[in-house]
Amino acid sequence: MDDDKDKPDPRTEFSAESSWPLGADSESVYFFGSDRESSILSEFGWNLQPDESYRSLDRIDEDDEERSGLAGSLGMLENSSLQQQGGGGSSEPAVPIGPIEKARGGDTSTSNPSVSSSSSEDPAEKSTGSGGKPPEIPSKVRKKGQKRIRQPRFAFMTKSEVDHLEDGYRWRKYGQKAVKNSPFPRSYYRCTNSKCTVKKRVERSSEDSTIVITTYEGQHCHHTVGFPRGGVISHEAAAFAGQLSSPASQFYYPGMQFRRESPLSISQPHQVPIEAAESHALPRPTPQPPTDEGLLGDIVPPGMRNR
DNA sequence: CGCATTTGACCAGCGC
DNA sequence: GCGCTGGTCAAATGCG
Repeated sequence: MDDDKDKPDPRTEFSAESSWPLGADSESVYFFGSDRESSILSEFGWNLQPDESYRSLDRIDEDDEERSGLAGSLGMLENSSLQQQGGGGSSEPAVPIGPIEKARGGDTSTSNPSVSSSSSEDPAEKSTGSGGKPPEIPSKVRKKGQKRIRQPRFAFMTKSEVDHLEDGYRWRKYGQKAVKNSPFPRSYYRCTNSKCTVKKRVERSSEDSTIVITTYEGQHCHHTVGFPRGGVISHEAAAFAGQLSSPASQFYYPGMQFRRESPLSISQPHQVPIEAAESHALPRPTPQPPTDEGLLGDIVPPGMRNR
């Protein structure tokens, strides 16, 4: 909260470049961003090339703490997810765009309860009523004076023809809105489990209609209803959605390389020239220091990374 | 009949 | 302070 000024393009925390070994139809990207992830994605004009890989830029409004947590969570996903590539059909492996943790407005002081404590419940959300709303209390009434508290979020960019990707959980659509700067509407889903407050937003990229941006918010307090015989998306999505705030959460980035752009400085609003973003994301042939690869180095075969 | 989806309205937060 | 946009609610409708 001070030296951000010098940063020309602060929002780039991680540049994720993915190159799935599954083919052009199976590419996705993990994106580490903040609350405006979806907006950012479209606004940044993150683009991808059929034969290349998806790129994304992140932006985190939180303090370094957030980032620390982020980095910490940047472990690797269980190998199982990797091996699960098989099912799918229409749903391609999704790449988590990133943990998006952010409490609206000044609520940041409280951080994310769910993050601090990896409990399955999030009192904050429930109390706000914005999310879980017991039928007894008029939500609209409760909404007044109550701030919406964001739970940790994770966004996935997935190349898929279907909007709603199977992830092992059951979702109920509770809203749809047209979003600015995008011809595609955004759909809002909620986990059908009454005790689960996890929400999910699904929208298509304005840049590439074949890209589905799925954002999970909160963490499941239950297991999946059952995996439809594998499917990367299922495991990954489930893993992310279910372990977002788990300190021990692990993520796996198939054939993906992460580069740390600016170690910090995220105070800049989301209005950043795409060029800048591109400049950070494009020049990927840059050899990464061992430290950067460390996370992947342990799990991603060299051949995979050297594409 | 029960559950999921659709859709318009309402509310809160944020930027100007 | 006002307007805009995102997010949520809830009644209506559709489908299995």
